[in-house]
Amino acid sequence: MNISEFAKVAGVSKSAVSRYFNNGYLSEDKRRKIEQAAEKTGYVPSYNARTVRTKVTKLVGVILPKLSSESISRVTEGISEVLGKEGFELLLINTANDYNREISSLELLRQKRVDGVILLASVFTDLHRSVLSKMRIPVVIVGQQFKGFNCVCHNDFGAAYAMTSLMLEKGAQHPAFLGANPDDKAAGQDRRSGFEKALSDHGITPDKSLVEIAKFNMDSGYEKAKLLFSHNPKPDCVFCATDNIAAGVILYCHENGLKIPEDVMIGGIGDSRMGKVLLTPLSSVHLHYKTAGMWGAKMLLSELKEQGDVHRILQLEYDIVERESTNRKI
Amino acid sequence: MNISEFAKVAGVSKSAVSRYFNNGYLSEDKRRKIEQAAEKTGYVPSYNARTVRTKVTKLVGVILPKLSSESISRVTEGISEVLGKEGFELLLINTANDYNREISSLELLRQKRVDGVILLASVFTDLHRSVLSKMRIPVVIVGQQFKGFNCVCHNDFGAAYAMTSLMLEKGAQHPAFLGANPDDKAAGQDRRSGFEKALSDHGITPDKSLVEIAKFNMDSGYEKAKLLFSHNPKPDCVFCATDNIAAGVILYCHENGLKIPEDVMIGGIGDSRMGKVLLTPLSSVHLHYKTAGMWGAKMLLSELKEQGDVHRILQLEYDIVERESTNRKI
DNA sequence: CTGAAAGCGCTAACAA
DNA sequence: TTGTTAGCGCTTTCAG
Repeated sequence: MNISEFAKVAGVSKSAVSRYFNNGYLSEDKRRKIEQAAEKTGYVPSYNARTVRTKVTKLVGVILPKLSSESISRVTEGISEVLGKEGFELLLINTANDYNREISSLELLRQKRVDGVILLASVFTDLHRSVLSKMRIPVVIVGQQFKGFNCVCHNDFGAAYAMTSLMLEKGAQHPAFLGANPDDKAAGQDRRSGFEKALSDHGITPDKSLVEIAKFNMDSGYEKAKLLFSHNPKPDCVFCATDNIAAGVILYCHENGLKIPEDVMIGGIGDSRMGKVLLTPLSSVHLHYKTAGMWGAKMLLSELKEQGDVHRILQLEYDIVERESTNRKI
Repeated sequence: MNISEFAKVAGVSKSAVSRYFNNGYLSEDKRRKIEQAAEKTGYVPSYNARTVRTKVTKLVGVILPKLSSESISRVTEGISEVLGKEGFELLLINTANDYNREISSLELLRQKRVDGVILLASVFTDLHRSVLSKMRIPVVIVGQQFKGFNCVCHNDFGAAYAMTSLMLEKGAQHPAFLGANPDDKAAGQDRRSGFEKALSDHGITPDKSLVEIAKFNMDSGYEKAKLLFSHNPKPDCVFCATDNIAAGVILYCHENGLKIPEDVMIGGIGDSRMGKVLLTPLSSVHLHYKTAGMWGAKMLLSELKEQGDVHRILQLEYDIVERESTNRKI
């Protein structure tokens, strides 16, 4: 049923119907008539037709690398909270860690499907730059810092530096690094740089054989732990780029008789909820994910109001959370 | 820029442009012209305008109760895999466990925004029934069984029965139940019924004071565990409606000197990834979430082809996963 | 307050 | 193969 048919059923004009659904001038009489007809027929105006006319979608696209991540859901929560208040809906797109889908999703959203985009970014390629600069709608990037775009990010370097330093100051001599994809600037590079800076600041030469790169999950952390601990001398602390990776390391240690924190200390990043119920409760670094989402949304709103040509970068700080896995007496 | 302006720039007719973007008949010459112009101007046809004409969105709405859940992301993965192959995009809507938002999201999708809807359902109210039956697009419900609608669900009763029986057969005498929202038929009621049936089949009279209802998270499980263990005699096994709740109970036990499984056995449902790295690795029941998503998608596709008037219900089975938390010698 | 009419950007006959 | 043209369902002037 379309507006004309519905108007006939209700016994009013098309215009009256349109006004009813858009809070325009309308007599009580017609309002009632339309209300009843809508109740009976279940008529709802077509979103697409409306959008063609008004050019307003009241939709914001949010591109996510995955769903089951606590950090991502916290960011999204923040976005939703801010944008919801302004009457926006979210169009969530899950790329399942496939960077090509990130590009194609951006292409998708370019077709005026949404008023703006928030990209929970992972890696940044030339293709990203090219597509991002072609977008004619405002874009905000959360979780990474891409030169030339509006970003909200975390202090990944500082977080890694702090966690590593904590373990070094408790006496670790052979620190290992279990990192993430180096194409991922925030979680891959910055966290590694933070680790390395902490080592050099504490007068320790990095041992290249105590460095492994894992995928963003527990099983991968477990596998890489095997490699790390087959080394001689064994590492006496492992800094993991994420809590999930750390969970895998903890499992490995328990299965192989390595005592935490006596034989080896473990540190993660992200302060995920499971940290405190792990085989050994995990020391980690809390990043303010929800706040990042909220700021990302606020940034987008301001761009939506008037698209500025000055790009802003907002970096959020972190908090150390110490638990059993680094609880070694000095 | 719209199609007319763009056609002028490219030096061709509107129709040629339309054909270019829809793989219609077109000479190589024009194809090249348009390609170049598109490259230069960044023109992309408007999705909404197209949809008004074609009435096809190639979008499926997926309504989720929350994002950070492993089970939900697995279901979504299954949906995405099947629907992606058919060229559909997913419009994910996160209701954040707010049942009102579930209703309003359905209303939203009624405006012809999508071709069909998959609802990862929670509770079922009269309002749900009313809105769901007003939808003019196909709907499939995953995770619950709502009479009169197409559903894919799990054998929640059987899973709870099996897990409880396992613990009873290992000698538990005072089984406690830590359940979920009873308005949630699958996770709330069915799992409780399964627990109770197992008790009666093993000749045990349920002790009402050994029953608590938690929220779907660890912290709530922890809080409720306090109540359960303040009882006398203490429960010697706790069946938890979800793994997250069970994780909270495990934490409580560790903090309060209760040995698992010697003093108390713990069982969960869902087989979440963290189960094996918990303070005590958790016995659980694997439910086939991804498969459920795939079947939900297939059901929707068949409805999209021709809307049948016979509703189908598909129930998936489960697998027991035994770990340390119930590893008591008989 | 109301209705007629123009037109949003696009697609799909249709006739060439 | 092409371009012209008539809508898709809606909103929004504009003149009453």
